[in-house]
Amino acid sequence: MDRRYDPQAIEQKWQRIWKERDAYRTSDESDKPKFYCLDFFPYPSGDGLSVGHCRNYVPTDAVARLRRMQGFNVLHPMGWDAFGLPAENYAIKMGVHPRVTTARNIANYHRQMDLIGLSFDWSREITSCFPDYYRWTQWFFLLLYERGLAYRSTGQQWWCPSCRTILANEQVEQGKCWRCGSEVTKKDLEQWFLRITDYAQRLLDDLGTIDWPEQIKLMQTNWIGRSEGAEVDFGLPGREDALTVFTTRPDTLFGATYMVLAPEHPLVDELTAPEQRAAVSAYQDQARRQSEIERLSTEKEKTGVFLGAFAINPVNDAPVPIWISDYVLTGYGTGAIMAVPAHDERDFQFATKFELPIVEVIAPPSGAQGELAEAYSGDGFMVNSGQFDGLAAPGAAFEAVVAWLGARGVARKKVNFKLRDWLISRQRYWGAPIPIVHCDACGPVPVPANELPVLLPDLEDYHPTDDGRSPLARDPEFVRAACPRCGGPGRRETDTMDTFACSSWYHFRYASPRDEAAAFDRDKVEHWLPVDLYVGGAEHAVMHLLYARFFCKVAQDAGYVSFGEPYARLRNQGMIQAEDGQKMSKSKGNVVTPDSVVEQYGADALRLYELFIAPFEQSVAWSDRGVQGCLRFLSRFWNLVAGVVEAQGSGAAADAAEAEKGRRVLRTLNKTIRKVTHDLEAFRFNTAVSALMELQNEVLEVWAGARGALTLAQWREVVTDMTLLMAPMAPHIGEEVWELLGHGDTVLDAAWPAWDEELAADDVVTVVVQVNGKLRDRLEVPVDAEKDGVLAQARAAANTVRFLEGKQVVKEIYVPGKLVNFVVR
RNA sequence: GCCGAAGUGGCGGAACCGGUAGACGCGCUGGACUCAAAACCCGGUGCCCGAGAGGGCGUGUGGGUUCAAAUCCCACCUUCGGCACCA
Repeated sequence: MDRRYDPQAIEQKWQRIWKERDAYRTSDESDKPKFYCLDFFPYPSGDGLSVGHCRNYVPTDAVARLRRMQGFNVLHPMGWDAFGLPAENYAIKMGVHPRVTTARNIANYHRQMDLIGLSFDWSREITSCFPDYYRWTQWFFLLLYERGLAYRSTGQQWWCPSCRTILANEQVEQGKCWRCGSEVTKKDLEQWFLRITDYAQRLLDDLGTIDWPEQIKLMQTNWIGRSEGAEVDFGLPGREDALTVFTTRPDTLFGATYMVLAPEHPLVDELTAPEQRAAVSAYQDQARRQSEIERLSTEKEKTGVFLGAFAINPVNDAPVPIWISDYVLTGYGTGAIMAVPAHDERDFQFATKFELPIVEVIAPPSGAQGELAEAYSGDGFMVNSGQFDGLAAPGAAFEAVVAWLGARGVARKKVNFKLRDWLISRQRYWGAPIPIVHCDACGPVPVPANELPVLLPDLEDYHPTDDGRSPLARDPEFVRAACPRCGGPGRRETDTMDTFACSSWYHFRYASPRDEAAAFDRDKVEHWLPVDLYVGGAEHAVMHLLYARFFCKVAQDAGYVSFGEPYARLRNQGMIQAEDGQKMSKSKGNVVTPDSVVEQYGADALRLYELFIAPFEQSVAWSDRGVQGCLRFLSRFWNLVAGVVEAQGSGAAADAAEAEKGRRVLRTLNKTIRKVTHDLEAFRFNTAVSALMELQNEVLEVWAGARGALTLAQWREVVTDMTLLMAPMAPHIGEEVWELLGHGDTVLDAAWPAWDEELAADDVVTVVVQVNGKLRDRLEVPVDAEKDGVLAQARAAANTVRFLEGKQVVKEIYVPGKLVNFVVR
C-alpha cells in the first residue's frame, strides 16, 4: 500500500462511494432502537461555513456514527432555516432576489458539509422557505388560532428602524435589535401575538424533566420570571373602582406612603387634577419620546410627576399621593405599584428625591432602625403595623396581611410572570405569510387548512418601508381575497411570520419530510421523537428553545403528539475564535473556512482537531498548528497500518520481556476502548482523542521496538480496534483502513468494539509514599498486595528512610493501590 | 446592580469520588537524516537550587478544614455569559 497518507484522495474516494451507496439514508422500518441526533436548524448564510460552525456539526456527527456502530437506527437530518431578515438583507445588499441567493447559499452549505464528511440523510432535507414546508408553518398558526392562542392586539411595540420591522420581546437585547444592533424604538401597530404566557407555568415546570445545561434552564427560568405576590386594591375617593397594584411584599403595606402608575396607565387621565394636567401631559410626552436605552437605564435619576390625586391605603385608610414615573412599567403586573421606600431601593431613591415620607415597617432581626440610610429588603419582623407588629416577615406576615385584606375582598394572592406573549408579525417580505383574511363583515378569518399554502408572491420590489407596512401590502393581487367565511370582499393579512415560527416545529417534519397530507405523520413522530440529542449554540436560550417547547406543548394539548418536550438532551458547543483571540468575522478578515483547512490538512484532521481543541462547551481560539498535530497523528496511524498490512509471517516468538510488553499493549487497548466509549457518550471528545493518541504512542513504540510482543494476527486485531475507535471521528481514513485490512465493505455498520474488563485490569500499580504529605518515593506493587506488606515496603524504601530516621511515626495512612502517608513528629 | 460560569506551564488543555499536578497536543530546544531546507525520526521541556542523587516552591489572591486540597469551606480579585427599574 501507499506509504504516504494522502487525505484528499482518500476523502474524495469515500465521499463519492457514500453518495453512490446512499450510505446515510435512514429507514423508518427497523428493528433497531432509534436515535434522533439533531443540529440546530441553520440559516444558510452567504458567507458559508467557518471552522466555528464545524464545532457544532462534527461532534454530533461523531455521536451519530458511534450510535450507528452501536446498533441504533440513527436519524441525522439537515435542513435550512431559510426565511428571515438576514436572507432578505443579504439579497437586498446583493441586488438579487432572496429566492436566488438562498438557493445558492444552500448549495454552498451542502457542499461544505459533504466536504467534511457529515453523515446527513439528505433525502430528508427540508427548506423552510419552500411552499411545501411553510404550508405547514401556516397550518401551525391556524392550530394556534383555533385554540385561542393567536390574537391581534394594538399597542406600543418594539420597532427596529434599521430592519424596519416589529420585534418580539426576546429579540431586543439591552434596548437593541438582536440582529443588527440598532437601537429600537416603539411604534403603535396592530400585531399578531401567540399566547405563550398561557404556558408559562408548564414551561417552567417541565424544565425539571429534560437533560439540558443548567445554564440554559436557569436562563429560561429567569426569563419566565415567576413571582408570587398579591394584588391589593387601593380605594379611590369619590369613585366606584379601585387602583389595583401587584406586590410581592404585602407585609410592607403599612409602609406604602405613595403610589406610582406607569405613564401609560389608563387611569392617569381620569385621576389627574386640573392644576397638574399640564405637568402630567408633559411628562407622558417625554416618556414616550425617550429612547428605550435612556428609559431602561438604571443609573439615571428617578423622575416623576404628582397627579394631584390620592388613593386610600386599605390597611390604615391613610390617603397616599399618586404619582406617575417611568420606572413603573406598563406591561408588568397592573402597571401600578404601591411604593414602600423604606424597603425597596427604587422607591427609596424616588422618595428621597421628591421628599416623600419613609416609614420603617420591617425591622431587621437586630431591631428597628428608626432612620434609614438605605432601603432594607431583608427578613425581619413587622413594626409600625398595628396589630401585625412582631410578625416574622415576609413569611408569616405575608400570609396574615393577605388573609386579613382578603376577608374584606381587597386583596388576593397572585402569581405573575415576566414572560410576555410572543409577537410574531413581521413587516418584511421574506417570511411565511400569516394565513388570515380580513373581512369587513366577519373580521379576521383564517384561511381554511385545505387552501394552504398562502403563497408568498414573487415580488420584484421587496424592500421594506419604515411606515410599518409589509411590502406585501403593495401587491394588490396578493391583498385582494374573498372572505373564506362569507365570500365577501376581504383583504389578506400582509405581515409575515417571525422565522422562529419555522424553527419551532421543524424537528417534527424530519420524521416525514415529504408528507403532503399533514405537517407530520403522527406514527413517525411518535417513533422518532423526542430528539435524543440536540446541539447548537447557547445564544438561542430564550428564543428558539423557548418557542419550540411552546409549540410542542400546544401540539400535545391538541392531541397531535404524546409528549410535551421536543428535545430530551441538549448540549451547547463553545465558540471558536480566530487565532488572535478575536471573534471570527468577515469584516475582520480572520475567518478560517473548512475549505482551506481541508485543502491543506484534510477533512479527518479537521474533524479530529474540532474534537480535540478544547472541552466541547468551552470557547477557544483556533490554531492551524493544532490541525497539523492531528494530521501528524493520522499520518503515523497510516504508517502503522501500512507496516502491519505488509508484515509477513506469523510474528516472532516472544521472550518473557516482550510478552509482558504485549500484555501491556492489550491492556492499554482495552482501557482505551472503555475510555473512548465513555468519553464519546459523555461529550468529552477532547479526552477521547487524547486517549487514542496515547494508545497509538504506546502501540508504535512496541511495534517499532518489540514486534515479537504480539503475533501478527494480534497486531492486526489491535489495528482493527484502533480503526473502529477512530471511525466516528475520522470516518474517511477509517473506511480506507478498514478496506486495507480486508474487512467488509464499510466500517459504518461495523460493530463498535467491546472491552474486556479482565484484559483492561492492571496487575501492578504504583503506590506513592508520602511523609507528612510530601511525596518521597514510589512503589510498584501487585494490585492485590496486602496492606502490611505494602507498608513494610514503604517504610524500607530508600528515599523514605531518610525522612523517617529519628522521627516517630504517629499515624500511617494507607489508600489501597494509591498511596501511603506516614505522619511523623 | 442582580444571577451564572470560569481562573492550572510559553499556548490549548488533563487530573471523573479530597490521594503521583501538568496526560495529550502545540510551541520551544538538543540530536539524527539532508549539499541545504521542509517533512519525518529520537531525546529534553513548570519555576528555582544542585555536577548528580536529590531538595525547595508551585493550580488567580488571602485565610481555614484535613494525615493529605487544583478539588471542600469563608472572604476577595479578574475574565466571560445572561438579565437589567419586573414592584
